Amino acid sequence: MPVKIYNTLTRKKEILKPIEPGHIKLYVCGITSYDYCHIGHARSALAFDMIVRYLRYTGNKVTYVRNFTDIDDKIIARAAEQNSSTEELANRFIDEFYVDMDRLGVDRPTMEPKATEHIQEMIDLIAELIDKDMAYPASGDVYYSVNSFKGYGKLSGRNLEDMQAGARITVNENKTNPMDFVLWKASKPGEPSWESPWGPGRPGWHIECSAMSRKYLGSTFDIHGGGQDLIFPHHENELAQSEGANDKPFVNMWIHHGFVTIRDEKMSKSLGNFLTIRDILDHYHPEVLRFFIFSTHYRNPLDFSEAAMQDAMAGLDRLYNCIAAIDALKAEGLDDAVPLAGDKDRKKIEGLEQRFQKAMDNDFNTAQAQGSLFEAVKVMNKILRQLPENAATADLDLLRSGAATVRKLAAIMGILEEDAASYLAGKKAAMLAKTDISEAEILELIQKRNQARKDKDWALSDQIRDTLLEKEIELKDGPDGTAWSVKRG
RNA sequence: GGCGGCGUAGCCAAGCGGCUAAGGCACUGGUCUGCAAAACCAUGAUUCAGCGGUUCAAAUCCGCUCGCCGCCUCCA
Repeated sequence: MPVKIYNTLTRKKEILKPIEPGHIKLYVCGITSYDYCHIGHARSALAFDMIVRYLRYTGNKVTYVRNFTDIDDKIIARAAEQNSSTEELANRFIDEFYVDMDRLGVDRPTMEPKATEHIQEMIDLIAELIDKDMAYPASGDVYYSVNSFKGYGKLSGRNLEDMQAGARITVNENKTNPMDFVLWKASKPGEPSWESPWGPGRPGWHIECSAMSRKYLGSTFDIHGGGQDLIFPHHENELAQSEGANDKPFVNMWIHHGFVTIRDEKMSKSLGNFLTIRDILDHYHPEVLRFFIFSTHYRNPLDFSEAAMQDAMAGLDRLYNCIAAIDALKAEGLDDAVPLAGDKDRKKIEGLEQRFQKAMDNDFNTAQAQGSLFEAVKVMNKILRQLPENAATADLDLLRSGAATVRKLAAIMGILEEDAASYLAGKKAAMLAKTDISEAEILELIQKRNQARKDKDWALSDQIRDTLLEKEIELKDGPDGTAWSVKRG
């Protein structure tokens, strides 16, 4: 089945047809490394991680390039503040980025070029644009002439007149047209700089991606991705540079994901309402964050809140509980027993993969795909609940293959990747650590209470239970004794 | 001001012209229990911001109104 993707350029969902059949080339704008990453960066990394995993799952080879912007104004400013070199600062936050990505279980892209290692490619590209009269040097800077590119504005759906009308652009006398943007920036004294035909300086932000994508993926490639805030000016300018220089379509499809918001406002450094990835990971299992992020379609805004994370945690637990129960099933079944699962149940479980694919093929609809997982889990839970001591082999097989499929598909979103029993145990231990009672004390009180229950001393029994409850410990009396858990929330 | 998006049950969230409008969380009822809790099961929108229109048929297409958000400056 074909994968359909919403293409920002055409504003339509289109069937993905790789230029080279079976091999998809993807470029994503990575971070500017001058600070810790926030949840918005996590959403970006996770969205494309999921997209790449799904495209590979459908049998494609994917070459995934994600760059690092390791030289720009912010890095220079921050390095100056911290009395460090730009290189030191950028590399430090690249390392911190990897710490976060590893904790989130994000797969590494095929290639991760750094801007500072591709200055020559950028200079070459700028020279080509100057040769074609699409760019001009001025006082050590080089500018791209937007009037020289007919398609300028086609990605963001704007035209030059409108943009100039609502202009909030600082006046720059070097520019011929106020909308022209910088390709090469002359360096001020003390700033890091590279030699160029136009004097010492550094590249503009947009040219980096044009140069690096061309080097690793060619003049035309399949998909270019990033956050919605990059559509203009960054991607618009990249497109103008690349198509201007190469005279070929730059990319076939543009994928842009939505923002993470807090109280419905965009999370951003300037608003100061951001939470770093490690803030979140200190309080939540990485899979909870993944589950939360994939509970909304990637193009829609995603509002972060504690309540939403609690919901996500509860949902993830539900999936893990089902898997754990199936893992714990006794090995042997009765071959001649009548199976509990009816045709409808069987179809629901066996049709899971198809429904999941249908959701994902439709512009990576992870929210719907999660729904298909829950539908299968619901049926499996129903069977599990009714399962007799000596279950039919057919039922056991159905449950086990169902659980295996759930895990396989969930892995595309990077969830249910832990052993279910250890996830649940780990979670319990983590929660216990936050209470002021030890497991030994709990077990002792449980023993006391069970003696009281044996004596039918319900008052004492209830009192012990209430005492534990005050310490956030809940009890569960079952046929095999009394189990305990830490209260949620 | 220009461009774009969103508004679906208490909350979150799918649905993109036609089966009973997915799913999760919460609530309520049930199974279980000495009573509970947990877990599991069941239940909820005659209706998709409002008003018009197109169509045999609309949450889905078109127009208008109201509300919210984003981009137009570095930004995932």
